[in-house]
Amino acid sequence: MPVPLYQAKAEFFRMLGHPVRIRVLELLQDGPKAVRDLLAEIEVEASNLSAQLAVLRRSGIVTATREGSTVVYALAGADVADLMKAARRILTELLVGQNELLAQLREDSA
Amino acid sequence: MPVPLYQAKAEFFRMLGHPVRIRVLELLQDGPKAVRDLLAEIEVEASNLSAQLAVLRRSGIVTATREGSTVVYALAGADVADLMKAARRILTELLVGQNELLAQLREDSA
DNA sequence: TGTCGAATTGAAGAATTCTTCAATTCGACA
DNA sequence: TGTCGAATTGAAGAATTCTTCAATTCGACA
Repeated sequence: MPVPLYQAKAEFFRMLGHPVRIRVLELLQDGPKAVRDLLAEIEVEASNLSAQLAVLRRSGIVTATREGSTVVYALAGADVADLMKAARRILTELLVGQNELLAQLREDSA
Repeated sequence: MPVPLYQAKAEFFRMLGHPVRIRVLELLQDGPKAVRDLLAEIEVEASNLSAQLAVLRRSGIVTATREGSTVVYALAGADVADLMKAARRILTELLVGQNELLAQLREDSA
């Protein structure tokens, strides 16, 4: 399986690149959650959520276990929180940068 | 601009979700680089690279400055390396997990 | 000014990903 | 067994992203 590393990385990030999937991962950081609970917190159709959960499952970042009539999802690895934290840091930087830019634009046009 | 945070996060990750863009960010971690140099290291058409650089520029994660007849790109923020490191850690975990799974499958069928 | 190389852009088709609907699976429970 | 709720799947069209080509911009330099 000679998948180059940068390709695997790109797929990994693409897997994160969807609002519903992000929300699921964030919710799961507080611990395992049943699909029904996820559904209650995220405004999305059940079938759509299922599709997004399938993407997460396929990548291996979450696990699903059936408990009676419901299915419970959990983060597979521990470090997801770290990643999200790093992302948040950069994102904050970027947004601040953009705000400064916007501020400059406003000055220029004033 | 009421872009919800999880939406901004998703866009951020989607921006990272392309092999060429990943390679560019990795190369830029060693310092600023001219487009020509990037082009020499990444097997891709000039116009395609330009398109991917445009995506990175639009997101604000890199800056471009013209120097004479060439254009030099650099990382805009400092924390990108951290992010990549966190991603690498998770990715390693995931890949190891998958290998274990594969090993199990092999045992089962043997 | 004219021309060259470096890089970018616009346009268009190809490829991928999303969303939604209907149908299906699976366990619980009567 | 029959039925219900929870969740998933397959299929199909919509939307987005990629790739490639031709054309354009921009500075350097003759």
